Amino acid sequence: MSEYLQREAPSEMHIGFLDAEVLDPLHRDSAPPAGVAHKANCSSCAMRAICMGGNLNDADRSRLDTVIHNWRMVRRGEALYRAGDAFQSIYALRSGSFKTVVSHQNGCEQVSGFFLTGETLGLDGICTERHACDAIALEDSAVCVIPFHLLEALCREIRSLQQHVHRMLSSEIVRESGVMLLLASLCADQRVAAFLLNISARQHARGYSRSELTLRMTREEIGSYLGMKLETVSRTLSRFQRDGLIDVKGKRVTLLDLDALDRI
Amino acid sequence: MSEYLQREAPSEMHIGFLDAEVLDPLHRDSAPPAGVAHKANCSSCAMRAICMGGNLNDADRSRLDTVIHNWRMVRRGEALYRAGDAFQSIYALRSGSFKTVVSHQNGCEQVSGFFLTGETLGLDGICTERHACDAIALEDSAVCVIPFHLLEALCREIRSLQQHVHRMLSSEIVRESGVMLLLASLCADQRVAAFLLNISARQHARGYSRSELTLRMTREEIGSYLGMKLETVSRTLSRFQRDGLIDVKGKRVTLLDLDALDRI
DNA sequence: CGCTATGTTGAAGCTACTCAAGTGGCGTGG
DNA sequence: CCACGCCACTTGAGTAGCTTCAACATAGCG
Repeated sequence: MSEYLQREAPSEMHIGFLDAEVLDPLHRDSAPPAGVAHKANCSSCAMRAICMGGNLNDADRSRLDTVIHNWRMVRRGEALYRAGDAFQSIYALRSGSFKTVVSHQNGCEQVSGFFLTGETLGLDGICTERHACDAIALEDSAVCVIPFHLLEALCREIRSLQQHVHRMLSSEIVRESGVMLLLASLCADQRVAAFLLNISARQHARGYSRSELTLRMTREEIGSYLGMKLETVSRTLSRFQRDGLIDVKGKRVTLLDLDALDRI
Repeated sequence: MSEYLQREAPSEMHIGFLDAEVLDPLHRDSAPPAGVAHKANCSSCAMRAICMGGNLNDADRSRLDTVIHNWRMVRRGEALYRAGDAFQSIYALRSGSFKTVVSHQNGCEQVSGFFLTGETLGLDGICTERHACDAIALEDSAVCVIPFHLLEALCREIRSLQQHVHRMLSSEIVRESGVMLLLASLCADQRVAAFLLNISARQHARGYSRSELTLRMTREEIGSYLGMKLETVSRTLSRFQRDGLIDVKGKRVTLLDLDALDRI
């Protein structure tokens, strides 16, 4: 199951983090919607090994600092960007989590992705210079702002950075085709199992627990993402619990039998 | 409906075509699986305006010629590449059509995309240096071979080419999220209508008829792509015909009422 | 502490699937 | 040229699984 929703390991995916110690999520200057800028610095960032995959040398990394020098707070429920907004930057998620929502004129909406700490948002905007979806914070979050035209310029000079950006784009394509496979050919049980294992794997890759999940999104959002109704998500989780596969306490889910989930 | 499966206009998507007059699909040198190389030349290609969106000047276009100098025939049913193959090149589809198939260890397979003349294949391979899916020709087809590391090198020198590649990657991301939306939230009727309108729009963008479609893929392949069974595809097409929306004669489908299809 | 959100569970209904039979088109070989 | 077989496609009947509708429980927040 797990492979369906795979996202690349963080080393492949992410660019430009702040140092964890530097971050203050409750920073009183942060006025979320307007997105007040804060100073960022990749060279001193504790996450830099994960973020750039150790590809860059010190000289190149300090050049990256000239590009990624701001970060933004986004409060729970607020949008980092909305569909139709002019595309300027991509965003590295420093802390928190987001959902992306694709909308349709007739009012129907679908959650097209969940983004956890260390992942990159906004790649959808490159092709048309406008964002194609809304990105909404699931909790108070912080993102590094990466102005894309500056990143492009740097990519023309630093080959390993160029490769990193290409891989990041390509892995988003591969991730989405995994979701397509899931939506087109798995039943409800398999979708939910795949979802849980995927969140687990992504957390684990960042050093968090493999089995203790805190699902920041609602059942309805999970259902939207997985192409099913919230009642079905809820029923499926209950059944998994009855079968001893997981333990559910509202948004806190413990995976008790990873192998069995994978075999569903 | 149509927007769900949208692909970017050709000017956004494609790189490096041969001149139509130069192409000989029955060229006797072509030994498909091995992929015997033929000479390609973008500068003299009739499609170059569409392919590069007129972005490049003559000097830059002849530099592109040094990168894209081969093309390959692929016979119906044969693979351009397979999942797991080492990634070397991306491919501009000069003539013909392909499906891409994502596979899973337990034997389940899903069609993840259809590619028509003028579209680009192989972007999934960048992130892992291995292709993530099989690309199978739906008819005898010809592709321009674009060695990716050479394209990357050229992108570091030609800004407009770099932008083009980034947009191409991003629009594949946006296309896939459209399919996700379709799979997660549309009923069978809407999926089939969206599929027909999408093929129509892509043909039309290349100067072909908007209403006369020749579906090179089987009902089973359509069903796999749309997340439904072949019988349901067939039934839906039959009902559309009964309702006067389309005319079906096996693989030849005529769209009689585009607006009504869009309103489904 | 009460209100609203979110989540759980049950029963009925409908969509799309499964299984099965039959049709039509195309290429091969007599 | 026609008969044959193969494959793709069509159509029907019965069914499984998910959705819908509804009632109720719980948690989070002011």
